[in-house]
Amino acid sequence: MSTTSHTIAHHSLFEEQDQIPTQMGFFPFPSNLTLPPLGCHQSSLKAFTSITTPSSLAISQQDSSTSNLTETLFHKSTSTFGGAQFLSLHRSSLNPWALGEVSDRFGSKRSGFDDHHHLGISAMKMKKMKARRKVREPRFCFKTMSDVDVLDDGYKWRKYGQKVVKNTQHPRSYYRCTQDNCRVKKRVERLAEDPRMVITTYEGRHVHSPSNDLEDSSSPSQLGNFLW
DNA sequence: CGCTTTTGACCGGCGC
DNA sequence: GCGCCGGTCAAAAGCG
Repeated sequence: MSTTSHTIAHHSLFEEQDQIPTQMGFFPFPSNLTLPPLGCHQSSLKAFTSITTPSSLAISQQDSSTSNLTETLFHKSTSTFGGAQFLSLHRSSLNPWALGEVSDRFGSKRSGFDDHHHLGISAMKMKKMKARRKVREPRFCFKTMSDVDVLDDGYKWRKYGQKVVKNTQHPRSYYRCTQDNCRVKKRVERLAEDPRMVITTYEGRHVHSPSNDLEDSSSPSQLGNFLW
């Protein structure tokens, strides 16, 4: 039973009233935008939707071969370089869906389609994530509707641990990139409230290209680097 | 034989 | 200080 036939439709994102989406669309994957592996190969990306707000941007995409549905949340920030203004996007570094599950105890969300309401990340929740303790490697996570836990992202991983986390029935798995000198880690777990969803969290930055064949690690896309 | 996975031990941060 | 909890280690098992 594969979770195919998913139209990427508008999600009831952003619950805060000051974050009303200014755009909502359904676009083909643009060739000028290079996204690093989001649980599927870039070449097989079928389509994505994006929803932008003044502070954030959510991208949904679908892998055409596996039909996996992936949602990624970015945070906008602007900076100025020599008078010009630049917009940069940063991925959500923590697990907003898991946090949403926590705040679910307060009986907050009733956003209708339970398929997608997990994406409802609010500014308040983001503030909660501000509670950083140590400088860590850059992290981001995304969720994918998929039957398989470990999504093929082009890199080679070795499992080094598995843990059951509190209040969840599904274990969390820990992986490390097998390339030596590359210390990228990722962990994979299933969303407790919706086991169809896989949450993948990456930590760190690859010092090489996907291990497949091409060993030219020297020319990654600048934009990809920017987002990564 | 070389690699990966499994799995309990260990460890460090944090709250009480 | 103690216990909980998430993350990691590493020995042993599994696998091709």
